[in-house]
Amino acid sequence: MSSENQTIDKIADPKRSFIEEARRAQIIDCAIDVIAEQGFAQASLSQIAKRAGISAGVISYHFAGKDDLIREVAAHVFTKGAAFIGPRVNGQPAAPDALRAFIVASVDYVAARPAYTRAIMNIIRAGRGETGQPRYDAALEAPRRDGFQQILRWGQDTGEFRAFDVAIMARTIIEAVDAVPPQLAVQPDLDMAAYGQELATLFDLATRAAPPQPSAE
Amino acid sequence: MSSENQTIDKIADPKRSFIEEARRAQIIDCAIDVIAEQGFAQASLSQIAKRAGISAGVISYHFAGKDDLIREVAAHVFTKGAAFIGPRVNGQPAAPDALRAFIVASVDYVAARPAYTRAIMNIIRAGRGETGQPRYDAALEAPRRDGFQQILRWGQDTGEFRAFDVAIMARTIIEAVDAVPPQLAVQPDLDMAAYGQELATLFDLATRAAPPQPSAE
Amino acid sequence: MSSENQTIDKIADPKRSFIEEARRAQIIDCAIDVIAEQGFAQASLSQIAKRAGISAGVISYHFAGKDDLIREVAAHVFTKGAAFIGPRVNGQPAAPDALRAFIVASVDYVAARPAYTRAIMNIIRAGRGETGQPRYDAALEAPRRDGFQQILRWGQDTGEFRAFDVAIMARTIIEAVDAVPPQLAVQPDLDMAAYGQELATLFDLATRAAPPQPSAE
Amino acid sequence: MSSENQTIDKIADPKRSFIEEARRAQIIDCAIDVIAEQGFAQASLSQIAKRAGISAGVISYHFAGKDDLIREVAAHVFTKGAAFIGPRVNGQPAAPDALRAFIVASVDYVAARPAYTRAIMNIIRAGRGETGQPRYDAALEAPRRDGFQQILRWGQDTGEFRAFDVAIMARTIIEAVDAVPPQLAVQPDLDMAAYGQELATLFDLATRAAPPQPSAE
DNA sequence: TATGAATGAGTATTCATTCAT
DNA sequence: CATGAATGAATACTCATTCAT
Repeated sequence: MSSENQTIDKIADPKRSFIEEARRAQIIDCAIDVIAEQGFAQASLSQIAKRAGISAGVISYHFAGKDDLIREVAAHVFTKGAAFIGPRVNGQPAAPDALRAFIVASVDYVAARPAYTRAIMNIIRAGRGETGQPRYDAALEAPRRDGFQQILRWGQDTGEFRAFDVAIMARTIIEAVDAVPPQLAVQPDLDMAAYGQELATLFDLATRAAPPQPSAE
Repeated sequence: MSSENQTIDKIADPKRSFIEEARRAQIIDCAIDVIAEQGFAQASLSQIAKRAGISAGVISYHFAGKDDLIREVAAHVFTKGAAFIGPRVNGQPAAPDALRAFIVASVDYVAARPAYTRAIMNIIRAGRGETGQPRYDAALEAPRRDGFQQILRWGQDTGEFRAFDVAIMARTIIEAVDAVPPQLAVQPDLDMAAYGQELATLFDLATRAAPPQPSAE
Repeated sequence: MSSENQTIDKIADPKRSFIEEARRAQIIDCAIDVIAEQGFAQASLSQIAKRAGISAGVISYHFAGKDDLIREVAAHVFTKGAAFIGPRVNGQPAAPDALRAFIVASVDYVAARPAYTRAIMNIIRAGRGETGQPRYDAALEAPRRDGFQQILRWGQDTGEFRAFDVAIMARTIIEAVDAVPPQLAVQPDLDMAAYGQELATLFDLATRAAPPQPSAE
Repeated sequence: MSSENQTIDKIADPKRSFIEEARRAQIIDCAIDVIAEQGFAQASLSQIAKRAGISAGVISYHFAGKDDLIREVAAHVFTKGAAFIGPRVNGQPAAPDALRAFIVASVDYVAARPAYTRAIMNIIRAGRGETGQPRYDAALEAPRRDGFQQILRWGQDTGEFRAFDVAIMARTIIEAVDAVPPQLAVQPDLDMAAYGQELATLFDLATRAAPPQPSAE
């Protein structure tokens, strides 16, 4: 409840002091803004520090390194996304409803937090770091992917969805949703509600089992 | 014919010597490999030169600058892609066939040239450069997007496709196709033929007009 | 008072810390030495840093760029020169006295600060940078030129000076003074006091109005 | 006579073929233009070669190095200058006439060959090269300096000139003349004839012995 | 804790010069 | 003789990181 309002509650290390957490939260927020606005490549620690009004060394003090900061940013955004989308999906009566709710909520999240979604897209698409490892914890993406896959299997089990490849379908849906933030950046007056409905309908048709033939007989 | 198989024939400037063209082609090839394997941000001129076994200055000698090199890489990949995909789409009798052919051919191109498609994805998704301009000629992307959109409108005109938003549908298809290269990199044994068919079926269902109700009688 | 003797007080930005100012002053001093000894073209940031015993990046840290450093060097030298020469010119009773004082003080300044004057000559004569703009603030040169021109016009108004072209005369005087630093570099035992008097006499004769003819008869 | 028309006759090495000499002359001419127009620092071998319509390697082939080329350029310009000025000075009846003729001819040379004089000024003022040696043969400057000094001593011997320091006076005159090319570049409509007369008068007054006092008595 | 000065490796690019063709 | 491809060192500048204060 009240923890909902704290910035980085879920991932906070209990050993960290209040002031330490505040600084980390501030830095993460500023990093999100800079990455969203200027792109990942231009988001140097200096830029982020300048935005936060602090010295660049402070970031190195509070985070193990730039990679660590980026991972925290990704974790923050994914966590917030799950908190936004989850409640709107849970409790749906049937798989098709859940799928539509998931897609619409995902697009709504882009509208609600454009900087968050822009930032995470920029991070993901910047690819792997110098060490060859991804810049974010792959496990963070899992909940969303697994969420879509669960809904898809649910619908297949009930016969409402046809027999598609669940992994490919889930991936395609995610990509469709993730394409929205950069479009919104280019075209800020984009009708997000319509976009969400369009995608929901698109994937509803793509997943639905054929209606039982009225048959001939 | 045989010239069709040469690497950079179509875009070759006739004023350039054979040896110059060979070097340029080699550098472009190495740049593609490095960008595909290590990502755009890590693809410094030094890295590309090292891969080619040449001095970094050679690249500056043959290209006006890094931007120029990247543009040439993008042009090369897009041109090759168009040459690969175009013939398999043209001549299809109806819009749904053309759409399926386009999607399958696009996925096949990923299988045929995984480094090319990985590289171009990395370039596109690296976003805009320091000057704010895209790193490649935006006109290069247009044919593919326009191609999809033309097919989609064609099908809507004939009544085979339902009344969806063409821009959103085209964008979603392109994103679905563009998601393939990074997946292939992670999972090299991916069954690309099956992937192509799966996507084709997905978007066939998503685009098709409802069959005329057998109605009452 | 005592602050008069500090190196860069007048142009110091109050926001800069003591240590920052010290570093900047040290770098400016080293830049002056290197430019004076090795010439402008050879005065790379690396050379200057080596002379200062610091890493080259430190200069980029303290100055916005090489241009900025050069401008600061020029400002420093011109400011110091004005402080040296100005008091010896002001308060002279008549134009010929002021002109002599100005010339002698200018040459004395060369003797007092040979590196300063060599450096500024090298900067001025290195001409314009790649962008076509002068490497220093043109306004810095103006006081000296205007000072000479004012004295010359003053003397013409009082009839003590003949009717020469003020611009050409001022320019010639300045060139004569500016020729001294390189000569001193080549010939370190040059008698500067004599040089100053010689130039002063030269331009006194060149500027003086003809004495009223005793006429009569 | 005919040798007047050849470009680099006086300094030509007899072992060089005609075609070799022609190439050298062409390169020297282009180097003069580039140095005059773009400044010494911007005058790379590539720029000079481009102006000449040849490959940069050709210059390295015909000259021992860039320093050698610059020395040849300086020699060419000084030689041409001597040929222009010398005849107008020789044969003057008295030292004051010779001095005036020398100054006027020097300024006329600037007007006649602005590129030559701009180039040589840029070379001289670019200072010393990487090796610490001057970029031109100091002996080349000697004739002009010696010429002025001879005239000055001549006038002192005849009593027409006062007892000034010959070296300083010669140096000052030379600097006054050398200040003209950059001014002309900035202000192309400069009245060169007037400028020459102004300087001639200036130094006439500066050098003249006081007229014998009509005495009292 | 925070600062900001400093480092050293890294970036793209330019340039004089060499050399096989 | 001329070319143009290649080199390797040098250029200014950026950046993540460290550390004394």
